[in-house]
Amino acid sequence: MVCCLCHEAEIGGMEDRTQTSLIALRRILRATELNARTLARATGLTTPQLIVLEIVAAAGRATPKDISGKAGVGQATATALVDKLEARGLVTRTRSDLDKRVVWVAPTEEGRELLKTAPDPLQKTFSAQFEKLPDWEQAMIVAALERVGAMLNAGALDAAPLLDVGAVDRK
Amino acid sequence: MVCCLCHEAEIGGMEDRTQTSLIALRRILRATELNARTLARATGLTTPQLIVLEIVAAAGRATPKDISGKAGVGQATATALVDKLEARGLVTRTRSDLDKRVVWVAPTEEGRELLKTAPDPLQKTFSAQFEKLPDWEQAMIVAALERVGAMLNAGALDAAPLLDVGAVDRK
DNA sequence: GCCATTTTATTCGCTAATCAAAATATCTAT
DNA sequence: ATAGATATTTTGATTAGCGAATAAAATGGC
Repeated sequence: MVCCLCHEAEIGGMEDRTQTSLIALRRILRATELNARTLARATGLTTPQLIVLEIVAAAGRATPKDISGKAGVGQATATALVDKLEARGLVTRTRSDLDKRVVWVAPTEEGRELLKTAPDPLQKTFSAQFEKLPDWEQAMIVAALERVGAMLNAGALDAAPLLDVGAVDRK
Repeated sequence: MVCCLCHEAEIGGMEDRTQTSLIALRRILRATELNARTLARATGLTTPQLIVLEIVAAAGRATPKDISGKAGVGQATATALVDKLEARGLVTRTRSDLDKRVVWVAPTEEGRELLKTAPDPLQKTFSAQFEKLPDWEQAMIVAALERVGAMLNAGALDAAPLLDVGAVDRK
């Protein structure tokens, strides 16, 4: 196999490739979704709970508002998720002294331990195989993923206001 | 920019790239998730409901068991989702004559119409931008996405039914 | 033909996620 | 000091999802 893919590019039809990449994208989504479920079962936590725990552990501590923003859920939901984690002894709540409105959520030793000992199988599988790839292919994948991410995020920004308008005319 | 990325590959640290690609992957997942929510709001349906409708429309008709398999949920859930769609007049239930246990779920005219007019910002923006890319970059992205998909599926190779979110891709 | 097994769809009881709106407590600026 | 802003939680509701139980119909062995 060679580094440059341009030759292979000529083979497939031009229009197919959009479809092909969308299909590939969906396969990736599907795989990660399945992964999330098995991970959830393995740790005894649900996926949203695990996400919150990861956010908190990554930052060292976080307010419910931080969590809500980073996890992409409402504040009420964030509170509910923190409740569950706190009940399981994986995080603690501490009221701030400087601003008594804010609550710091921090992982307990047990919470950190759980993240360490229950590593994401997605990450594991991916990492293991990714690191076996030749250098050029790693670089290609990084570039492609970032490209796709940028494209999708650009779309999300454009689409938001547009959708609000169109949301009414149905039903 | 040139076709071959090998030069750039030398720049970044070797270990970073695994992390970088995981981060990029998460951005993609996040974007598609947000997209699903806005799409759901725009159509007045929830994401699982939309998936079921797409499965039914793609196949012409489907039994609750089919749906359950393709959507990756239990039969009870499939029944519940069909209930919602039926209540909104987007699908119909018909008992089979040959085997009176089975129920055929088929889209109504209104259901098909909704899928046609439903804006799918993810697909739309992705396609629009993807098609503007130079040939070599398209090929690179397809190759990379398929590579990643294969790697992830290797981890969870239960060959689960494909998520038919697309409504376009049929084998 | 008859009974046991399997298959298909549905119902029921329960947990979790999620949101919007209201309630509470606290801070900040005037 | 008071009005408004901010952070969190509570409340009330909907949806998704699972597993177990149920009902109805097909199938296979005898």
